[in-house]
Amino acid sequence: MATGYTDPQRRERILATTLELIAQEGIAGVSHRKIAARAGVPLGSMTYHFHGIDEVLREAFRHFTDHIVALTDTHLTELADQDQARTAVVDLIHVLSDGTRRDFVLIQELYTLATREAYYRELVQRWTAHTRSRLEAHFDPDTACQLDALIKGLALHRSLLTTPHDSALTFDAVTRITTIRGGGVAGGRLERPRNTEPSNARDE
Amino acid sequence: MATGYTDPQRRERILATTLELIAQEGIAGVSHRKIAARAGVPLGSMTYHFHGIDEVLREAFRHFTDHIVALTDTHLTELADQDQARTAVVDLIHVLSDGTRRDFVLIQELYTLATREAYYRELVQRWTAHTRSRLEAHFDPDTACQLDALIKGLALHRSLLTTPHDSALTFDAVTRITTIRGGGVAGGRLERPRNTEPSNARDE
Amino acid sequence: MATGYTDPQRRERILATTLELIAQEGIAGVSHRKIAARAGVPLGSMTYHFHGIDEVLREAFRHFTDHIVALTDTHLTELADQDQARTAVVDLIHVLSDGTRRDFVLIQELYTLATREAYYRELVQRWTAHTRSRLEAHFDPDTACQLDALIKGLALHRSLLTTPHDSALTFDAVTRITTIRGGGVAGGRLERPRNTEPSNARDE
Amino acid sequence: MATGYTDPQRRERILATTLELIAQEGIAGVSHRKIAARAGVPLGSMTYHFHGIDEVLREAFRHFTDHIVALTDTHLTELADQDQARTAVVDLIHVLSDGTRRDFVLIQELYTLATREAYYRELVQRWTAHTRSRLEAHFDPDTACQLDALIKGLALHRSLLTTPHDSALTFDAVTRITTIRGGGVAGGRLERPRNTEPSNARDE
DNA sequence: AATGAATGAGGATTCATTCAT
DNA sequence: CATGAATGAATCCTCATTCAT
Repeated sequence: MATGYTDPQRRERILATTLELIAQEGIAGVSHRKIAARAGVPLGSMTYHFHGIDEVLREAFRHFTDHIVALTDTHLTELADQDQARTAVVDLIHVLSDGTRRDFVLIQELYTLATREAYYRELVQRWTAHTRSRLEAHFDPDTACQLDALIKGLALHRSLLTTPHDSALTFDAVTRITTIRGGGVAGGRLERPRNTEPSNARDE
Repeated sequence: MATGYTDPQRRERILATTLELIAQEGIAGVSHRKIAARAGVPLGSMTYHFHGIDEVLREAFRHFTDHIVALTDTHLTELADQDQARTAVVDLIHVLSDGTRRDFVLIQELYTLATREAYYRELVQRWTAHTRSRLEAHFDPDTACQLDALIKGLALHRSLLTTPHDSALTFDAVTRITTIRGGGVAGGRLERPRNTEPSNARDE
Repeated sequence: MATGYTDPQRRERILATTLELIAQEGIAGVSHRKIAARAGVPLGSMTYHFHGIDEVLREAFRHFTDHIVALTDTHLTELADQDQARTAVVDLIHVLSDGTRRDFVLIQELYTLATREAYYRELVQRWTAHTRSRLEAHFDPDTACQLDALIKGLALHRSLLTTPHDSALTFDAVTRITTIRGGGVAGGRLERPRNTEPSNARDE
Repeated sequence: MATGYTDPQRRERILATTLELIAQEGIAGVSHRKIAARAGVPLGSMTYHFHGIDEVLREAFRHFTDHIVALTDTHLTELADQDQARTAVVDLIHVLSDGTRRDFVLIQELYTLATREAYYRELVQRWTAHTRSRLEAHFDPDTACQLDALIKGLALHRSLLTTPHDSALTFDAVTRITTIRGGGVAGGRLERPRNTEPSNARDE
């Protein structure tokens, strides 16, 4: 019944260390040796606990995705109305882009991995689906989709540009994307007919 | 006559090859050897033409930025009015996300490098500044800023998600971000007073 | 009831698996891990049942020698006369060289191990002694010795050469080696005086 | 015009060292590290001079085959008649089996490799073809084939058995295999009609 | 009795870089 | 000017074996 593990937290510790290392030195900088040294585990234990360096990376990013999904949750749940939702989205964007630098770096690495490997694409997909489902509590699906893209775009901007925009502009952008021309707001399902154009017919 | 160069195009060939290699295998996959083999140049010429592998990468991405700036230009110049501009932006987003896969991969790699090194951040900055200046021919600076972020966000979405949104949704998002609530359009400098808050004065 | 063994056949299964593995990948390719995985036994049981990898190999080849001795027996027993014996030898040569490929590969591995370790030399010795004793039922000892060498040489030839000789040539060779010049045949002890020189008394 | 090599003999030295190591520890015992240490070259130079460990082994055995072919030549050329040829063959068998132990061990390793890889099979083929062509100067092709197999079988016997047979028995065997029943000798092409049976129609 | 956990040594190979030519 | 030769460090991974349970 007992696991038998001498050090049951070792696996988790290795993964946490891996994420720190990636955040600091990038995917190209990770190696069994560096991780083992940082985590204070023997080199040989790396390939005992994980089948190979690829599995280490995949597991690490799976954990990271869990974290980022949780972070999204803490910002986008229990919101009373659209106004609160908009403010929450603005907060989320700023947290993602200058809260912990670590997070944003890792998000970028995840995107890059996702361009090449289906496994990571699924992680991104999971995070995206989660974000959208939270947003759809207050906005119609198309708006949620657009808003999600805007979140990623604005967070990227704020992270990379030497003179990032302020929260007022973020708020303005969020407001615009959630506002349907003609005075309506991109609110509940009721307004959906307005967007009845083929705009939301996804292919593939 | 004076140069004495055996193969004047060699430098450029090395850089082009480097970009292909990065697109296929990622930053972690590049090495002097692989580049030299692919480009058909002697291994020794790598460190002769470039001070080290880092310089190769930096030069390669400098070239790539030139390319992507040019690509932006071909889409965002000589546009008659805002409507043409919106359509052009939609086109640009779709070209970036499913034109040549190579480009999108390299853009992601560039972003990732930019999160860690100032040099690459400046390249992103240059591209961003260029895009904005083109957009500002038709939209006010804040709108241009938001629109640029939206471009990146939507292109990212389309590249990574298994069921990317269609161009109608792209168009809808672009329209919303370029439309100012109250019936106005995010056109010239005149509307700026609405955003008169210090929203966009920032340093670092 | 008294043994307490969870799986009494486990040892045999490990040894059989080891032989298959050697036949496929060679001595250099065997390892505790590969054997355990193939045999479906826990890694830890390898060093529980055997003192080390060397013991596994030695036991495996001891089993194999039993097998090959038995195979020799099935071919060289209950033969009525020299003619039947010759035909049986021809059969044996062809069975060894193109019956189961596995056997010939393992014979070669055994020879190679025997060149370096006395233990394996004794296995070869045992097989050789057995073959000779069977042959000596029909031929004098010297002829048996020569015939045994010829068996090994012809089997080797047939196994390795891209254009192996046919059974007619095998038969011809067997006939010649069992025929004593001058019209006699290398039959019983009676002819021995011809080879009365101390030719086969040797030690080491 | 000059090679530019700092140490032109290095490649050859590595190969010679490899053969010594194989002779002592077997194929399973060779490694880049061991070879490099013995040969007194840096570890890194191993994969500079050879594409991988497999190439090292292949090249080493190619050299060894050259050596063994040359050895065969020194024994089997410039022989006046069949009697001299028989004596030479006996000498060759004894040189192969107890001259330099190294040679026999390597021959066995070569056989074993040949059972698994076509490359080594071709080396064996080359050696065999050479031996036969020398023997065919004095014996008909079938006899040469049989004699070659006998050489290998007797050499094997002498190398592995704790009480190897003496040269008288070797001579006897060689004589029998080169003697055609009925009083003839397996001499020149003229006698061939005696073997006109399908004994020498090779398949495959 | 039996085994999952663990590890240090060593496996092949790739690497960026130096340097003599 | 240009490059083939060379190398020590570091890469991932496999290994036989030990040991607590």
